[in-house]
Amino acid sequence: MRLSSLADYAVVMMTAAAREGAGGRSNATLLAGQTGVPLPTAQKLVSRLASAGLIESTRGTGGGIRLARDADTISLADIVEAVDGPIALTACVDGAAHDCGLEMQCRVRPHWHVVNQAVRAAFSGVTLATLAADPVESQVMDVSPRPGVFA
Amino acid sequence: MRLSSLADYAVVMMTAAAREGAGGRSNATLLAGQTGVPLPTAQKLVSRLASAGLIESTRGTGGGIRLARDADTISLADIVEAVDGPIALTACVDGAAHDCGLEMQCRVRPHWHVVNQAVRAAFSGVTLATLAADPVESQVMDVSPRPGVFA
DNA sequence: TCCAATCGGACGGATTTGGTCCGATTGGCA
DNA sequence: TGCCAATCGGACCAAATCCGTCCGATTGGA
Ligand code: SF4
Ligand code: SF4
Repeated sequence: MRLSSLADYAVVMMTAAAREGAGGRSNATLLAGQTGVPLPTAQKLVSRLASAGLIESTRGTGGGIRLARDADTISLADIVEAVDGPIALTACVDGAAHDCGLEMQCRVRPHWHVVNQAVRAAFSGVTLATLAADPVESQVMDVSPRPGVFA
Repeated sequence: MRLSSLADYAVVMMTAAAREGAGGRSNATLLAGQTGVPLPTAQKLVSRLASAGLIESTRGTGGGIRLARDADTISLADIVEAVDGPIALTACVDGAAHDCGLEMQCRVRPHWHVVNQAVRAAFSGVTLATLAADPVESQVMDVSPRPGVFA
């Protein structure tokens, strides 16, 4: 239950890029210096984020990267899925690749779908704009199940 | 963002064990046959679950395993943490092992704590008794953030 | 026309994970 | 009371994935 460090670094870099403001260009080298991520790793992340459509990259001298959308329309789920692939707790929840031998007789499979939606909701509820906002209010997101739904 | 297959299998086995009822003994071989998990893997899971205190194991002929607590007091989080270790999305959230070089200047670290609590809540809200209940009501657990908390 | 800067993808080493095996221990039975 | 069979417990090894690094392709400017 730990997301890859690549995805973690991607979030850090996207947060740094969001601080540049709308349309503010940056590049992999600059972001690496600001965040502390190793430069080669930062380059790789830029590639993946660009191919996922989260940032727009421009080649050549004076090029760089730029957020493809506004910061408040990019969620944590978008970033994580761009790097780590789809958020699927188990193999059966993932749409593709039905390669679980137990899938036929497994009786807990339907329940995983519920949990998977819950964690995805937790990731989708946080936008990049919230992350970029520096004053960390000690707000606690209450995502516990409503009393009674599980009766 | 995918939990290990060991943890997945552990949940399946625990669910099968819970169906035996309170005090109903079983063993690794029987559970492997019921669930389809390879027998050696099932044995390993029994070891981990026993050392975590979720099941009580008895050696010798006619021995076996038994749920240590009632099914409604064991949550998904307990099972997953017993096999996969603590639920910590990032290295800095984990209590031990502060081995992230960016930890000093990282500005998104506090936010991860919030998300981590959210996913842990999603796992803690599902009990083993719920999983063992077979009729899968198409209930949807609403764990989206309360409107307004993120203003 | 040449050059410098930047993204893009391919390669290799390393850590973790999953699977398998055999030994230690205990209760039952003759 | 001694032996045996059944079961858990932990150690070992192969495979896969992941991380980090390097070099080539592409573009704009001087
Ligand atoms: S079918 Fe069952 S064992 Fe297979 S991935 Fe889904 S929950 Fe896990
Ligand atoms: S300190 Fe920042 S980079 Fe390091 S693990 Fe925490 S969130 Fe990730």
